[in-house]
Amino acid sequence: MQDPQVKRSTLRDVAELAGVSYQTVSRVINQHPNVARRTRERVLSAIRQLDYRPNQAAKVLATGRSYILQLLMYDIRYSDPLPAMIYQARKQGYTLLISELSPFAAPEDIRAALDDLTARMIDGLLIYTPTPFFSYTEMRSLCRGVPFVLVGAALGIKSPSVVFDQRHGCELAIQHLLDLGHRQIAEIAGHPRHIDAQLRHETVVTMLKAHGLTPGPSIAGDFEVPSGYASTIKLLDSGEPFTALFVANDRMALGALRALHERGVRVPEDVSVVGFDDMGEAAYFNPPLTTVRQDLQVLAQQSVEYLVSMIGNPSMPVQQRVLYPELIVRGSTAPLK
Amino acid sequence: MQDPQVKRSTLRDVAELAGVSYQTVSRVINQHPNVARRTRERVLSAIRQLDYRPNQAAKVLATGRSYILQLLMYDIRYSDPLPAMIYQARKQGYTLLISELSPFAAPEDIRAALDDLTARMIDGLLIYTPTPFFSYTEMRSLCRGVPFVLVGAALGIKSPSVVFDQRHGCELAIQHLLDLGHRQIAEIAGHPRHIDAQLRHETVVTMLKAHGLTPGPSIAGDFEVPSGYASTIKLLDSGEPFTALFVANDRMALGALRALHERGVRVPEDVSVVGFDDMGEAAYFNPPLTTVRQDLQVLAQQSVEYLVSMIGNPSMPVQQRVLYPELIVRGSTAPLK
DNA sequence: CCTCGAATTGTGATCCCTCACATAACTCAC
DNA sequence: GTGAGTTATGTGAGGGATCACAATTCGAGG
Repeated sequence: MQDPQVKRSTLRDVAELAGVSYQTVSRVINQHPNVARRTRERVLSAIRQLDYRPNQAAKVLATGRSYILQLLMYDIRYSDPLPAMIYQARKQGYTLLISELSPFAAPEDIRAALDDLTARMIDGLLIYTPTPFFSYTEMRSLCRGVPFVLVGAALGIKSPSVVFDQRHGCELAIQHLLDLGHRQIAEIAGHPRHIDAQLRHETVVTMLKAHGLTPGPSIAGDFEVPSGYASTIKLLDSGEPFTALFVANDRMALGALRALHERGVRVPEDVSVVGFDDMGEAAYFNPPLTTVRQDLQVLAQQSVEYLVSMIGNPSMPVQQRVLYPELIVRGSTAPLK
Repeated sequence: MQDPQVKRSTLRDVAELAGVSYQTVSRVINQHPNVARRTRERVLSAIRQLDYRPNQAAKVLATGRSYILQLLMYDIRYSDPLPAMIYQARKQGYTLLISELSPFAAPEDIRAALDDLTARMIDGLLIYTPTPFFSYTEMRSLCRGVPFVLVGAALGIKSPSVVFDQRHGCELAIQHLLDLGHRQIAEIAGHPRHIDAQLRHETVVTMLKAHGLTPGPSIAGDFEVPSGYASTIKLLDSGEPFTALFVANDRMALGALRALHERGVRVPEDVSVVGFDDMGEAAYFNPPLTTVRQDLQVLAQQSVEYLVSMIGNPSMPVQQRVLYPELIVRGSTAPLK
C-alpha cells in the first residue's frame, strides 16, 4: 500500500508538463532515436521534476516481457552459485528472482510452484532441484512455454541443462585413494533421493568393483554436518576396517573429521578422507580437506547464458552442457603406510 | 518470449466458455461469496479446461498490490536468515524477492537499487545492508512511500528496524573470557565499514578498559575465512602476547584455528578462542567453537512480521525491535592456567 | 399477483504502458 | 516551390485484470 500523498506520476503527467504526447515521453524513456534533442531535454527535465519512473507492471503487461529470470531451488542456504547467477543475470539485463522448495519436495509441490511462477510472466526459468520427477515433455508443459534450463540435473537427460559430470569427479577421488595404495575404502553417501548422491554412490561402487575390490562399509547421510559426524561414529562402531573414507560432500566431511578426531583416529596418518564440492571453508579444515572441486561460477555463468539465448531464440536445439570437476589434493589424504 | 502456440487464455476466454461475464469469472477466482454454486462450478470447470491462470502483471496493475516483499542485501552467500524469511513471507501470503548489492556498495548504488525496486510495485522492502548511509527521512524518500524495515541495522536508530544487540553479545563473550581468568585478550575485528564490526570492536575495547585492562593487539579482517587465517599469523608474528582471542565472526575464527594449529599453538590450552554468529559448522570445528549465537530464525520472523503489519497499517509507529544474542560455550575456551 | 430487498450477474471505466499506424514537420534536390 | 524522402510527433487500440456501479434474477411476504 502506498502512502496516499505519494501518488506516483505517470507518462501522461510527464507528457503534460513537457507539453508533448505520452508517446514521445515513452520514446525518450526507451531511448528511441527519433526524438529531437530539444524535446528530449524538455521531457527529461519533466521526468526529473516529477520524479517519474515507469511502472514496471504496466510495462510487463503491455510487452509480455518482464526481463525477469526465476530460479527455483530447494535449499538456498547452501547455494554458492547464487551470487554468480545473480551477477550473470544482471549482466545480461535480467533480474533474477529466487524461490525455494522444501528439501525433497514432492512432484505436486514442484507443479504448484511452477503454476505460481509461470503466472508471473517471467521470461525464463532456472530449475535447480536434485529430484528429477518429470520428463522433458512433462516439464515443457508444466513450464507452459516459458524457456527453462535444468541446473545440476542428471547426466545424460535430454533436456536443456547444465550439469557437472559427477561420475568423473568421483573417479578422480577414488583413483587418488587407489593411487595412494588404499584398498579398504569406506563411504558416507548423500541422501538417497538426491540425484547427485545416487550417482556418486553408484560410481564409487562400480569403480571399486572394476578394480577387483570389495566396496567398504557405506552409510547414507543427508549432506548436513551432523549426519557426517553420526555416520562416521557408526562406521567406526561397526568394526569394519577401512583406511580411507570418501564423503559425498564437504559439509559431511567436516562432521567426519570431528568424529575421527574425537575417536583418536588420525587424519591422514590412520585414515585418509576425501570430500566433494570444495566449499570455501574446506581449505581451513583440520587437516585441510582433499576434495573434488566444482566450479560453481562456471555453472552459474553457463546456466544463465544458455537460458538467455533460449529466450532470444526459442527454436534453439536442446542441449546438455557438461562441466568437469577437478581434484584438489590437500592434507587429509596420504599414502597408505 | 512465449511459445506462440501456447497463447495463454484470459478471463474473457473462460467467461465465453462458461457462458458468463468476465466479471463473474473474476469473482470466482477471488473467492467472492456472491456467486451461485452452479455458476461457480461451471466457471471452475472452464478454468480447468483452458488451463487458465490469472495474469499477475495485469492484477498488479489493476490493484496496485503485488504481494511481493523485496529483500535488498549485500551478500547472499552468508545469509542464514534467508530461508526463514522466505518461509515467513510465504506464510503471510507474500513472495519474497531477493536482490543483492555488491559488498560495501556506495550510497549511489543503494539509491539506484531502490530506484529500480520501487518501480516494480512491491509492497514492502527489507533492507539488510551493513552500511547505514541514510537517515530515516532520506530512506523514507528513497523508498517512495513503500514501507521498509531495516534488518540488522545500527542499534538505537530511529527507523523501523529489527536488530541484535551486538554490544550485549560482545559483553557476553568478553565476560566469559574474563571469568576464565584471561587478561591479555587479542582481537580480530571485522571489516571497519561494517556496522556490526564497528560496534563489536568498540564494545570490546570499552569493556576491557572498564575492567582496567589494556586491550590486546587487534587486527581488522574482512569476515572471510582467509582473513582470519592471515590476521592470526600477523598477531602471532607481532610477538605481542595474548592468552585469548576474540574473533568477530565464526568464519574468521575457522581461519584463526587453522593458523594457531599450524603454529603449534594449542586451543584452548595455550589460547582460548571465541567466535561470533554460531554458524552451523561451528560446533564441528576443531576444537568446537565457543561463540555468540544470534537466532536468525527470530530475526527473520520478526522482520517479515513487522513489515507486513506496516503494510496493513501505514500509520504504525516507528519502532526498533531489539533481539539478544546468547553465549554458547564449547571447547575452544578454557580457564587460564 | 405484485412488490420489495437480497442475491446474483453484467457493463463501463480504469490501471499505465507499448504497439502499429497516421500525421506533421523538416531537409534537400531539381 | 513542388515532390520525394527523412525525421518527429500524435492518435487509437490493445494488454488482462479490478473497481464502482447498474441491471437482472430470485424468493418471500402481503
